[in-house]
Amino acid sequence: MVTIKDIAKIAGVSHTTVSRALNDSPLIKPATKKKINELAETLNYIPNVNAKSLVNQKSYIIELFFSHLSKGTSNNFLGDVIKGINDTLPREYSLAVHELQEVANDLEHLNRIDGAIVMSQSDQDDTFIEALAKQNIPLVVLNRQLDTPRFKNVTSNDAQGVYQMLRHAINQGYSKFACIEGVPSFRSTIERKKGFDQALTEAALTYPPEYCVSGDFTLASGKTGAQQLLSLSDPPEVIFCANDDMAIGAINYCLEAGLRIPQDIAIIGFDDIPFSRFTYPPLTTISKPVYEMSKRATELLLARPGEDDHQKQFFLDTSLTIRQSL
Amino acid sequence: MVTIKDIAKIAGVSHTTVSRALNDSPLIKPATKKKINELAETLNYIPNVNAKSLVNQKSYIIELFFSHLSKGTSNNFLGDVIKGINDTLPREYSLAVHELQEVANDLEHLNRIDGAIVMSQSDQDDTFIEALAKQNIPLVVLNRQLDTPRFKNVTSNDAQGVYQMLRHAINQGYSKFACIEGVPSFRSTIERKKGFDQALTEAALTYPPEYCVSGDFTLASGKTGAQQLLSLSDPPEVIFCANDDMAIGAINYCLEAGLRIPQDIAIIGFDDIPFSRFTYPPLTTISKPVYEMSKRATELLLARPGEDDHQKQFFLDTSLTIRQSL
DNA sequence: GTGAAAGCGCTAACAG
DNA sequence: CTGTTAGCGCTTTCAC
Repeated sequence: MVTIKDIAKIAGVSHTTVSRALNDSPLIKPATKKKINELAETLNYIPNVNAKSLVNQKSYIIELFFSHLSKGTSNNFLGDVIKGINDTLPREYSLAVHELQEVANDLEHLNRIDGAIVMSQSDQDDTFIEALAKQNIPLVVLNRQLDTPRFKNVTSNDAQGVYQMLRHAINQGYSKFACIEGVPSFRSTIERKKGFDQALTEAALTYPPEYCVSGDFTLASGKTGAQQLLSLSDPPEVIFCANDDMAIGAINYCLEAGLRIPQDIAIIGFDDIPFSRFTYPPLTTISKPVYEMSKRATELLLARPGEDDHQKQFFLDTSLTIRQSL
Repeated sequence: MVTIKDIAKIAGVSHTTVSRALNDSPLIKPATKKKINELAETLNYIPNVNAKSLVNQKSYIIELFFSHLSKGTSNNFLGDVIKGINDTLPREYSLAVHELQEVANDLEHLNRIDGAIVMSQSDQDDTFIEALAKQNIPLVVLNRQLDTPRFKNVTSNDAQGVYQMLRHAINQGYSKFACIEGVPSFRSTIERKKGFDQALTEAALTYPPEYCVSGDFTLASGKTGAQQLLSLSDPPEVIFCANDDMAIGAINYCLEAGLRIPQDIAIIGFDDIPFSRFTYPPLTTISKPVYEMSKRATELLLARPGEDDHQKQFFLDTSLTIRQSL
């Protein structure tokens, strides 16, 4: 293992100078800097992160917390999130991962990390987030929109996505829209419904109260919801499901009932989980920019405090993914 | 931040004694040990991993490498793998994650890690694995069976799983079995086919050569494969697909063609990806014990060298997940 | 501009 | 059994 002292000896300078040169300190003459950097290169010097950590009081570890790691189809984005973060993180950093629930009662042992990104699905995670904050760990909350943004927060602009999708559908000539909502207390439920209503209102379209059934973001609830909607005496032409899981449930119901999609009934999802391209027929849905959101979250986490502190909350635009279910 | 020196001062001993006591050294009198441990407890002492790292030349980081992080449905298991590893790792360890491809050309910068688990999908990862080994990083290869086990390796017993599933199907009264194979060069392709053939041979069942078509583990190839098989003048009753992705492709073809599953044609998959319970109809498949495999891999990685070195390769049994496609 | 010396929190000889 | 001392590789005063 080659250390700065080795380099110092060969270069005929002190190890202090080497340290400064490698850290691009303004104190060092460009010439020495150049020489030392080249030397480090040829000697194949790699800084010892452990030593840096000790003296700098930084671990160079940031941690991603994920909720409900092993349930349902909900952690489909884990891969994209990890990629987004790693692509943004400087190379000396490591990205550690933990299931949120796993560490919720054992926060002390997280004292090691420099920062945290919490991929949150529901407001049940708030206790955990508060606890992290109390430990003075810099954090950003990803994926879920915070009502009162006391923490840095990046999510997608859900209302905008649904609005655009509905406009698209209206342009196709559809006019009878129903929806299966998510868990009532969730902010995402509200936002998505907002986009839905706005598009319809703008197009001077209305819908009867029974066209709006409430689900809970699970596949099963999508199935039940579709069944309810489609056994109405005057059924809708389009069902907007507040997430892909429910859309898949709805599709399954239609398949069972022998209904053709989109001829008999069109289905729209939200999220664009990796699987949604493989449903039958492939699901038309609204894509969340998970990768970009993760990048942004990482940038925010790394930003020196004070740099950007005025804005806490960031919304990234969703996009339409038109497949064949509408 | 409370350090061992703080504890030492209060306890009226040297910091060395504290260090030894906390590390449960046999050199320390039980009474002192007890006293110091209690003191540490009340003072809420948390060891500084960075300092330990420096002196012990260990980072207390182990890294999970994942291949093809963002493609297709293939990284469905990421969540379970992470959970399995974290549940096994002692608390002072952090689990870092990287996409394999991302770091393949920049191995130097992972000199930090204490060990690696490589979740490998194909033999294309071998170059990377070799490179890791050359850096003297302890590693275990997860998920893919190594032909020549030079490294620790944990996989599932694929042949056994397929064999059992076929026996099950035969007991149901089925007798005309076809299969869609995976990438020919892959070990898993061979193993799964082996179980298939063995079960049929034992039951004195045969199949014509055209009942065996080759896919490449993608959904598209499953679709094409099913189409081929089902346009035969004498089509099979059951199609075994070498993974769930292809099974889903096959299902999609059947849905398009208006075939009922399993009445007209039964489909069997392999893997039990999270989504397979949500296909229409829900997929009957062979489950890999991903969580247990990950735990075992972690144990293997942590085992002190020499402890268990005779056995390098571990096979964990798969299980049958009977749903409704057969 | 550069170097000498101290120290981050911990472990490990060595001495007693 | 316990304490003294040194040192892991690096950054950072403080001199020069």
